[in-house]
Amino acid sequence: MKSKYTTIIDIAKQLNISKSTVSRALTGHPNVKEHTRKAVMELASTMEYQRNSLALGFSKHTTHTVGIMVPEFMSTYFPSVIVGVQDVMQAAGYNVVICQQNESYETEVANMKLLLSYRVDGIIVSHTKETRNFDHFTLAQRRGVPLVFFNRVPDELNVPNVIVNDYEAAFQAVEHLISIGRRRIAHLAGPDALVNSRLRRQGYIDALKKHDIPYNPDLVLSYDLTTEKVKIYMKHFLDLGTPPDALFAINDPTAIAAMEVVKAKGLRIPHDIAIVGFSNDLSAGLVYPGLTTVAQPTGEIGRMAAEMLLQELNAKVKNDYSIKKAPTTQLPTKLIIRESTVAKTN
Amino acid sequence: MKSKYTTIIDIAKQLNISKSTVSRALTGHPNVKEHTRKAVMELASTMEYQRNSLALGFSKHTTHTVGIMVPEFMSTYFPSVIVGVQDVMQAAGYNVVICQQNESYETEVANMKLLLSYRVDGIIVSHTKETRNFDHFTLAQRRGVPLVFFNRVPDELNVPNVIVNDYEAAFQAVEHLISIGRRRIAHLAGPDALVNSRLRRQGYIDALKKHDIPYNPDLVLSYDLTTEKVKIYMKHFLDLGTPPDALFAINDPTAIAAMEVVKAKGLRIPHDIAIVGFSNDLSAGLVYPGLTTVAQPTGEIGRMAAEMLLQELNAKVKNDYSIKKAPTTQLPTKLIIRESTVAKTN
DNA sequence: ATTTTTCATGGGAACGGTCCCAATATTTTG
DNA sequence: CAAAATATTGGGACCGTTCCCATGAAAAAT
Repeated sequence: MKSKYTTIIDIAKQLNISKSTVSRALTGHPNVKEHTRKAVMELASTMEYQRNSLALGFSKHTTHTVGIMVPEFMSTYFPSVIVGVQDVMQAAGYNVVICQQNESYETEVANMKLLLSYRVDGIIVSHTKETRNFDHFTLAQRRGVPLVFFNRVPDELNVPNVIVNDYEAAFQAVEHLISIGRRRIAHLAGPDALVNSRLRRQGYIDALKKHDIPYNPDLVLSYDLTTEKVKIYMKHFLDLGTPPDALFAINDPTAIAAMEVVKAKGLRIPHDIAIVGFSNDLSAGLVYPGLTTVAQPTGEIGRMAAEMLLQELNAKVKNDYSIKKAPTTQLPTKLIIRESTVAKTN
Repeated sequence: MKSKYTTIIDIAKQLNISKSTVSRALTGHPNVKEHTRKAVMELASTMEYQRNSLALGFSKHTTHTVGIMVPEFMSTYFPSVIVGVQDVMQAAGYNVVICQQNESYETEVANMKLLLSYRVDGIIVSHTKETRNFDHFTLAQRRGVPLVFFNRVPDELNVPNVIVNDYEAAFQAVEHLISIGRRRIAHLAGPDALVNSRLRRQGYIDALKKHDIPYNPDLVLSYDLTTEKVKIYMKHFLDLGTPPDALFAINDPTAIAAMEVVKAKGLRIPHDIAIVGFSNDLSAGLVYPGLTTVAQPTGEIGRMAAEMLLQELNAKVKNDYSIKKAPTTQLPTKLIIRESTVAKTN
């Protein structure tokens, strides 16, 4: 079946010249007569010629397209990182293809294979909460496709990445809770498999230690980041003989779901329990009371990840991270204090 | 430069058979000896063969990939539509490539050309608020690439689409405001260029008319969907000699931004002014007070759009919408009543 | 055992573009 | 004006896969 797309051969035939000349005219090669170039350009325009990127990528082994893989995008975190990535990549002449994993490991592997089968030049990744096996990532590396990770970075892999100081940020967040007089601080942690989840928990533990508050394992629960579990675990915390007077949540959706439970139980925030989230999701500023949280520079994270990927792509000699240390960029966070930790009228 | 990817020719050479046979073995063609097939499959696995979709799409004129173009994804509306699309498309064996326009017409045109240059088989679209020219859409149609629109559907084009009854939903929302005793109902409308914006406004007008409330043009402002403008226009409404006692906002982000203004001015919601949004964004249930809004079945919208696109793709004879009416699917909305229109304790 | 049928494999064109090299046209130079 | 240099064009290989057609091998039928 003949395609409806115009090809350079169609143009060449109409003008009675060779497809080589048409190709040269269209790609701006210097050695084409002005007269010829003009004719080609005009005909291409009227015939609505649309270059075939498949053919091009196929024959050139480079597609000028990069992929970005995110675990989910129902919070504003990943979308705004993506916008940052697109900014930089489009300015550099690259196309960006977005893949969304729905927090499913299988989808992640499938999407990786999809991107590789389309021969993207590089990939920016934040893996799912289920990911324990990293073969699909090393596969990309073996294929010479550079990866840059952000947010969720596997520590089993030596890869370029963009992160924030999760440990330090968590430490500060918990210190803030201590500074407003809280002592029984609970922590709803993420899955242990996520490095940033472990780091945030360690920040929590060390902040308590610094202020001579004994670490109480009963006040820490790791969970799978599903809203239902937040409800169960939060109820559990509130039903303790002596319930916590503060909560440090692994992220904003967790904190917000926890707030619902607290409010449903008729307790007051922050009077009875102060709450801190993480990432400064758009909704953190909208909930009542406003949620204190750790702001991450999401757009900047995306832009940096893109810059680092460009560096990999433009490297004359491919970086071999089996022998040298992969670069890492750490961006600053900022604790945003809202009413969930400091009552407006006090 | 030799690519690092394994090809079927590499496999063929190793096994001393022809690439045709390898191809047949890999694609599950019946006429291959079991013994041969097994050998090929094994070697393909150990050599980590990854089919080259560029070559395939290039030679077959079909990529089994569809695109989805959304104007933005900072609200939860478009992401959850996308998830619905992915559900259906992946089950049908299609890949989904996501493009995000940042509400920019230029980006929309660029993304359309990108998708066409990658020869996607079909595209699901919701256009930007800036889009006035639809040539890039008709171009796709001329190329035989079926389009299905949702949410923002240009009425200049006869295309398959998935919508909700914006008129009726708006009508009900405004009737609800009237039912709780409001008479001075303001409307922050979207750009006139958006069909659903016009429909919602008409619903607003007709609901007033039905209840014998004179239509007051001073209480209606069309705006460009930027947060800054909401602030200006909302302040304007509140500064009127007799300020409105209710607001019907074109969408939830508008409503929420308006709530901020109202609260900043020290007015009470819903006591002084009741507010209704549109789309039931995740944040509508989080803000204080909870925002009454029109829920759209976002996942279902995505799934339906995908189903309709599959129908186009599987049609033995391509549907020619220059001669016949394009199908449309209308899905139900539901008014979700929260505290922004009905005080909890009354 | 020979012919026919079926099964399994190989060979090569096609897809659309780029790019190298050769061929021709044009201009410059001696 | 011929020779050399340069500008412009054409020809064809190449990229990886599928698929059609031809060929060879094995199995079935006579």
